[in-house]
Amino acid sequence: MSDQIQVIRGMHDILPVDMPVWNQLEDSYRALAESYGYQQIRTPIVEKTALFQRSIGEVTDIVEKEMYSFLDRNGDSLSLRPENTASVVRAGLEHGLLNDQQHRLWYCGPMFRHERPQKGRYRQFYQLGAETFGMAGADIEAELIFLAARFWNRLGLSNIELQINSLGTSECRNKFRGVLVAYFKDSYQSLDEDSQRRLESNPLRILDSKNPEMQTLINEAPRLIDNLDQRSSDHFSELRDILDYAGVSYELNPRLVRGLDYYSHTVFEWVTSTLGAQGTVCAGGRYDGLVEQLGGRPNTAAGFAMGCERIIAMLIDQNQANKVKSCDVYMLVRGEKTVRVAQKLAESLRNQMPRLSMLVHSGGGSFKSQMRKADRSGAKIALILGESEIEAATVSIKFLREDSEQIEIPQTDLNDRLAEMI
RNA sequence: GUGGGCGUAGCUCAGUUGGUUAGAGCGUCUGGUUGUGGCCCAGAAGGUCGUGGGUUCAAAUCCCAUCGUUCACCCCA
Repeated sequence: MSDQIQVIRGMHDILPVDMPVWNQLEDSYRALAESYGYQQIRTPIVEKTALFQRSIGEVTDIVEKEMYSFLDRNGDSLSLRPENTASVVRAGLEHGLLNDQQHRLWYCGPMFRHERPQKGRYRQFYQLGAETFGMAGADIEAELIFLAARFWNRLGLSNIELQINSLGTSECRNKFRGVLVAYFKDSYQSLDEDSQRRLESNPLRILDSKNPEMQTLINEAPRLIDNLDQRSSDHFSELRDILDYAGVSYELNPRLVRGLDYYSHTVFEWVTSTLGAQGTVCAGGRYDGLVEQLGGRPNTAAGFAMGCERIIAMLIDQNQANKVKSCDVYMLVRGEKTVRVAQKLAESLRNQMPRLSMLVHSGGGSFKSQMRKADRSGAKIALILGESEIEAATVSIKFLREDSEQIEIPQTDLNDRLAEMI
């Protein structure tokens, strides 16, 4: 064992037993996104490092210490994508999709961050997401929220709460940053070590601190939402009005701050208290400045990303996860010479019944152990094909889940009989 | 990057104050008279006790290191 090569730390194999719930999640999301008129987009897993430096922000933790970056054979610095928004914008610009056009897009795929793994946090993890372009109104933010809410509903999940906040324009965010720094500098001695550090790098994040000793100080801190300019404030009230009108409940969290630099105006998070420390299951907001920042003409944008592993953990906890499904039919083949006849028969059945799921088993062993396997496979019906059946051009049929007699029918009738049974 | 818990069979775990050839359940495979299953019974395969050092007459057990895992901080989906 010790000299075997193992998976990379923080990365995981998804085994056959795990696949049903993954398919459940992805199929359900695809159908939902398409029902809202969203179109799928796929971008490469590797991008130029500069793309993420320019979009996510040079001084964020993601870019500073979590990216899988490397030089390719040409000496270019490339990175495994830590998130998908930057790539979608890049692709949109590159193919001329963002010139005053409106788009609703969705995506699905793996992302990579070199963090210390823990529950709900992995080095390769999957996200489902949506990005919209060219729509400036709060109604598109509401639509993204409706879509996510419907997703939880379809998956049968509960205990997920919506939190919203507004960061305003980048101008009022910068102004607020000054106000906040001034406030915390007055109480510098009361700040914990992390917050003292963040005062320089990302003061807004101090508001996010979980340290209980900091809570009073944070609660009394100036609020971003009280420092919005008129336009930002109007935009945010519009969103709240829409949500109230639609009857979507939410919590206004003035301390909600996103870690990525490109957000502006609305930010939202769907959180759960049931997953431990990594309780954010979906997060997003508006990022109007990003298109221009990446070299395009100014264009508005909003989107979100959801963490698949976290949602799957909830599906399992709440007993909503799909289980492995077995084949309907187990064809049990006796004797070496019958294998080719059995396969030919199986192929002909598949021609006539495209939706038939059938496993053909021709292993050795006693009849009894083969029968046991057939039963444990979970199939409903066993088809038995041995030398006596071949000679008579028949097939024996047995229902596995109930007490019933075995019946022997001509091979030519098999198609019709199976159609009745399945 | 920091701190705590944990590494014994494919899985879940026993293993008593260090003491002979390392255990169970589940799973897998094979049988229980040649072609009949789910239950039951019997048997088998499968582990250099994560790895490397050290202490000792003797280490799965004690010590150190290392790797992995897990939870939290941090960060974020």
